[in-house]
Amino acid sequence: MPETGVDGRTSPTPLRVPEPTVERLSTYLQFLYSAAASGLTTISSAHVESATAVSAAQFRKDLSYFGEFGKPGVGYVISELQGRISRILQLHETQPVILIGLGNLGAALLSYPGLTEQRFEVVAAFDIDPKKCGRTVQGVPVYALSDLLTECARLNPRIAILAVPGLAAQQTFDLAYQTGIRAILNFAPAVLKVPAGVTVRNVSFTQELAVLSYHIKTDQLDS
Amino acid sequence: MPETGVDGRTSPTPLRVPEPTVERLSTYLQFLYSAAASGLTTISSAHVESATAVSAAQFRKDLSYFGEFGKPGVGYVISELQGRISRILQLHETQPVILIGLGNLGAALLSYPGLTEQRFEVVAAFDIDPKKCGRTVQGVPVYALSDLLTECARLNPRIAILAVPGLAAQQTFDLAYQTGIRAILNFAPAVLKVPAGVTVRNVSFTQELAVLSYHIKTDQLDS
DNA sequence: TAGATTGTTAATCGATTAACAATC
DNA sequence: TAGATTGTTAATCGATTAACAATC
Repeated sequence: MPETGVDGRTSPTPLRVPEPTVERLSTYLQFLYSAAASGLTTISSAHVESATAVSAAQFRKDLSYFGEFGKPGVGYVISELQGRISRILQLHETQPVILIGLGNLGAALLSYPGLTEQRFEVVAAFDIDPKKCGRTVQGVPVYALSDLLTECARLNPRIAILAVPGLAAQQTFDLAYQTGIRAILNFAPAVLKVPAGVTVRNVSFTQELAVLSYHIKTDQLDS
Repeated sequence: MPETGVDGRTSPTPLRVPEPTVERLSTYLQFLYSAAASGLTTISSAHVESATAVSAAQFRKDLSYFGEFGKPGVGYVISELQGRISRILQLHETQPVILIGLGNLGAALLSYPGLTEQRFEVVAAFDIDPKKCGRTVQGVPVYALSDLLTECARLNPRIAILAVPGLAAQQTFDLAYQTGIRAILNFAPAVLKVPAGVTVRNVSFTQELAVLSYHIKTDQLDS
């Protein structure tokens, strides 16, 4: 049921998009790059199914939340689909991102080439340790945490990568929120309390390993 | 409906456990550590709800897949619950893990203290670059990729962290599979094809950022 | 045209939530 | 005992899958 606006007309894309769908869009983009690299100009939902873990029906259903993308009997033009998915994910223009916490993990992220490839630009890094500040790492200027407000006023980022210790995570987020940050990639082992309108994605290596650990125990029994 | 074994008796825990439940077990464990650290000896499902993003009903339901853990009217004894969840996740004893790919990310993972804290021990690292091999990084011996079979025969790991380039991911997995690896924490931007009985968890920073990017675009509209 | 493949609707599946009898 | 809180069942919700008319 499409929502009806105040003017009585039905608006075009107001269906709530399931979170798993948004996650898969990124997978599709990755697949499209490799398909293009292998010389194809067109793909079908069946291609997607055979190259990814996503079914053809799921792929079509996911795209349907955003409009029509293909031609019956033909499939999808790769370059067009790339462009439209990029736009949906707001990846068609470079996104400024800040990094908070320049420990081992934070430093490794700065040298990760994938970020730039996907149009994310780390425009500033912050650390509480004064010894780390005032220089540049991988071309990214490092500031004291106390400069967060000033620098964010200038750079106006919406996304922050949080790579601080668990105990510092909440207070660091609270500070970042004041500067206008509304999305957090959280590497800290902590559950953040955030106001409505803020999106958090947690990355926990130990959680992932725990799930693997559970499965190697359990799955051996059946085989 | 509990499964019935060949002897006709019903076996105790044969209900399939939903994947989200397994993921949350790790969250509960993290919460229990901090609850214990704050001096508590007992918690209730209501405590869990107020400290995590998980509802009280969800918490009780999750635990119910594995038996009974609490006392009505009282709650759960923290130390006991920790022990039992640790055991379910096979985290009560140290798990050997190997790391394949010693680039920036791989090296950062080796210096990440969280792994040891959760009883994962990286027992060997492997890289295709001979210049990186034959030494020790963070106390972990680094071998040539060609030594994978030999070393794994000795160390007998089941879990591998895959931190290699996307194009090398599949062939590296295939090799690791031969050595007995049955669980993969995959950092490579690639969809792995794996035999039945193998568990893969994908970690993709750019995918996470893409999801955040989508939300900062979309969620601003409602507020 | 015949074959292929889309976008969408309806059916299925599975996970989350609510409610409550049991019990400490 | 009265109050609190569990474990479980039933109801709800939402996502995935299957099927197919539309169409290139």
